Amino acid sequence: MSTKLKDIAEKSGYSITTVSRALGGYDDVNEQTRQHIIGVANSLGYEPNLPARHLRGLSTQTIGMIIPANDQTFSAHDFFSQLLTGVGDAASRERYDLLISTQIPGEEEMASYRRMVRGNRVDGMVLARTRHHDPRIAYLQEQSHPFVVSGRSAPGELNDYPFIDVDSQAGLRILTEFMVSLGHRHIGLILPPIEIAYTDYRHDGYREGLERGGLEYRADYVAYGDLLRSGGYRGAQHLLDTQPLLTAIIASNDLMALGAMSAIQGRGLQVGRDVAVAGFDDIPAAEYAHPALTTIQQPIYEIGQRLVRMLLAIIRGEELSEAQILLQPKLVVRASSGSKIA
Amino acid sequence: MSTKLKDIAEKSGYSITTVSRALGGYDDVNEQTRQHIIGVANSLGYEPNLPARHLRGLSTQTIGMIIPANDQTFSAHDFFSQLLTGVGDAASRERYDLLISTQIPGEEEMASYRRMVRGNRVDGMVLARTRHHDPRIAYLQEQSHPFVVSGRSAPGELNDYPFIDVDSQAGLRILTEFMVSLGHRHIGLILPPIEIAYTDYRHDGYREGLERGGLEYRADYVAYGDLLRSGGYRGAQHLLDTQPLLTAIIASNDLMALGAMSAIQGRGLQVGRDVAVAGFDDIPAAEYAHPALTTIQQPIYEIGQRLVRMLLAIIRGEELSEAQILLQPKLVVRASSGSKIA
DNA sequence: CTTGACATCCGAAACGTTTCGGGTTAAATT
DNA sequence: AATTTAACCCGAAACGTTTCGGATGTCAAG
Repeated sequence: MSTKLKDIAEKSGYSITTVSRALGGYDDVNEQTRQHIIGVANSLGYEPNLPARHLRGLSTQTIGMIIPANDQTFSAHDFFSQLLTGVGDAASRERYDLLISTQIPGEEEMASYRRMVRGNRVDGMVLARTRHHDPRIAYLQEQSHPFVVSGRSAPGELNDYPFIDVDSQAGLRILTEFMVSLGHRHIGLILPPIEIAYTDYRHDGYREGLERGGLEYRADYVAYGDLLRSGGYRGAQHLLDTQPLLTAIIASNDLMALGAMSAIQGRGLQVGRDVAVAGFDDIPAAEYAHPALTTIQQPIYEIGQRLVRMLLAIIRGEELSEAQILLQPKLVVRASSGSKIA
Repeated sequence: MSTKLKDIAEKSGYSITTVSRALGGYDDVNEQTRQHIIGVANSLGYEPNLPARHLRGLSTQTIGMIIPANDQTFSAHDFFSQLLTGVGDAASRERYDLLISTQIPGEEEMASYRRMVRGNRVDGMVLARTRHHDPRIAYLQEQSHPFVVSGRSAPGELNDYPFIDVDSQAGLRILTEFMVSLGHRHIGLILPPIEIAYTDYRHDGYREGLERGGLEYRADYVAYGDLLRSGGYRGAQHLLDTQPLLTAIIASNDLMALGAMSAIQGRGLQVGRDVAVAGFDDIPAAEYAHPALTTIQQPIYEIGQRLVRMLLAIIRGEELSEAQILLQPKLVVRASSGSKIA
């Protein structure tokens, strides 16, 4: 079938050991011999069999990432697309490949993690979208397998692992205060499912913003959605149905904000005039939306790149200068939040 | 370290062979024994070592894909992002993982292919963006390794492999005729680099469209770009600098069309009124652009899914009902092409 | 002439799995 | 009672590589 060390050994007249060492760049093989062996290897089109290598426990030069396929397909413009791009670019720069599995969270998902980790297919893993008491983190810690996380644990839980996160509590506080400063007194909120770790941070940030703005928190101004467009649509429908006083809606991510905009527009209302809308993430679609979306910017692509650099450092056993990075968010004002109202 | 068959064998009192066969679902092991072994395996958290399996030549349940990292990073909204999403979703549905390597075309790139194929890391490969006399196709055919391609070979070259492509010659003919029908008499074209296989199809389609519209083909109305926004920007700058008569520019893909729009707007001209613009692909950003982009729609996501289904059929040794699929393109008219002119 | 150092090479074991070709026992058949 | 059959089990080889622990030969130093 494929050429293997044995073939090169036979053709060159040396032993398998010597061929392996010659190709491996060891210095206890004569330079002439090495050249000869390399010549034979090239002429036969030799390519090492990686499973055999990995069986010996060597590096796979591969980073694993499991993408939650929520229900439907993962949308082409969302958070993960961008994160993946950052991770992929940084990985390729270091000659690492990416092993990707898209999985619906649940039983199957952990099996995917086990396959990658225990199955010895990857040197390290990138996790995203931390959940409450995240079993994936527990598993990887227990296995002491290198990993990095996009997003820290929920408030009150242990954060004893390397992560990069954006201070979304600050983000939501800023957004809420901004809405208050525009004159809004009744501000709705669409949160992600409660099992997502950052839900609490965003919830708290919203409360803080209201408080600083001198407004009262009302639980019935808060809806929950599935982080997709559809969830934002339904969340906004619900809020608009039950809370006629609302003049602003903040969604926990851009995709839901876009869904909320559809809901508002579907009722014949105008986004930015009748109801102000804001999101979180600043995905590319935010800029191109009609009207363009006011949002909190997260440097998702850069986070992906930095995560890979952290992960590779861990894999190589280097010390991390910063293992837990909390980035400050930035408000991006566009048309969807409208202008100051009475 | 990790639990292996040997551990289960020792703990359960059976041999490695029997454990393997019990777990593998063979019918020559007593049902009670099997249950007992499965119990022990679970209690030890057993996960098979995949390299060891693959070394025996078994399926890797993995599909490989190499993404050309043009120069810079691959943009988050482009063709590949969508294709990847389609491929990923379809693969996960069949419990296949994806091994992705982003590479700059050239020497390194072929090494990546060899690593995946000869290195025995994937069961099959998905190629995209065919080039002239594509060495990747030659290699995979020679290795008789399962693969499918998004995009057929250039005109005149052999197409003896499974692919899905959109009839881009027809696409460009339609676009060009559409521009003519709007009254344009001087229509510029921005083509991809000549090594890309579909460049000739699009070039020919443009010529056909001109001919049917009764216009003469002029080589100096044609510019080339790198398929990125920047290439479209430069291509449009060049055309506008040298050909003041132009009232329309067709770009070979949406990303370049968006770049061309920036160039036009940068000169204080209005897209759709002063210069009509059209693209090709209908990526999500096309719809959200200002003005929204007139383009030819390619069902990229679906193509990704169908490619995976074809590839898995090949891997399983099934007969393909259709191995070479040519889809008909669809014109999507939006604001960037403006309205009828004098 | 012996010893040691050095350069160069190699045999064999190991990694964890699957699978071929049996083996053993007990029940069923002659 | 002898033979066949079926059910269940297992030893050992194989996959292709890396690497430990030498082996061999040459040459300079003692």
